[in-house]
Amino acid sequence: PLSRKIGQKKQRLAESEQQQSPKETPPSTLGLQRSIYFSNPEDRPARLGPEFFDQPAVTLARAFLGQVLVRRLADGTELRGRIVETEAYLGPEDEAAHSRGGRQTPRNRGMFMKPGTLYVYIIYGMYFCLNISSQGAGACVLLRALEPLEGLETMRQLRNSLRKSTVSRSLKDRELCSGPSKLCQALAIDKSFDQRDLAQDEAMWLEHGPLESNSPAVVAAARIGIGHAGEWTQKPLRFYVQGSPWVSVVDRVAEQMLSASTNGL
DNA sequence: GACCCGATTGTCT
DNA sequence: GACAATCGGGTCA
Repeated sequence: PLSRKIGQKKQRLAESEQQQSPKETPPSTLGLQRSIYFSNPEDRPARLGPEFFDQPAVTLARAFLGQVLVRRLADGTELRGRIVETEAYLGPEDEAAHSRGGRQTPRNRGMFMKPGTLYVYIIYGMYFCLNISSQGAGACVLLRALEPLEGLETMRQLRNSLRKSTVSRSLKDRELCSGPSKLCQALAIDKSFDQRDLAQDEAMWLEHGPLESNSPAVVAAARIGIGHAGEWTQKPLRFYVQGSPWVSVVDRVAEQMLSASTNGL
């Protein structure tokens, strides 16, 4: 049974590699590439370039909200999701960051690379989390939730195939991308994306969201899952679109504070 | 090496 | 709301 299990695992790994290897991406024509790299109002939205990522972690975490993450699979399928929830990790001084105290290891190297560099790490031995390096050494932004826009059935398949439950009930739309590791499953993002450049990569990029989703009301709340980081545990470094049903965890108290401040109380 | 823990998720109560 | 799953990587010897 064990060897069979390993065999299945290897097969899954091979499948995901085949699906995600950059080499497998059909050599795009110059025209296609140009339309990705250069703005074309008639065609597709502009891809966000290196300058976008070159801002401090908190600013970038807020700026991500409303933008659209695009994942292009090996077969050309494009998956799209609007970013609705992020967390900022500030670098050496941030006790909750992997870069706390200036720790730099092979794993977290992406955090110290230029803004826009991806930092993908494995959590709990079975899940991935996707971060984007920001301005500031060791600072980055964690993507926590997306509103799925395009390719929902593919996302559902990717999420289902990675779950072990034999009774794989169909997942609701809200369950596709409402968590840092869920969105990695739904967009087929794994360790192979670590240290790649979101401003340059052919398999994944960021597009400017529509104007209406450009400056949503934003809730600032405590970050999730960082138990023992002292004062840093409570700092409002998690940001999400107020009222969005696609967010992973809603913080009622933080929202009350937001509405109180908007009402001038 | 040995040991411990985790920026999570799904399932069960 | 509690808890198991599962293993890479950090830390220390």
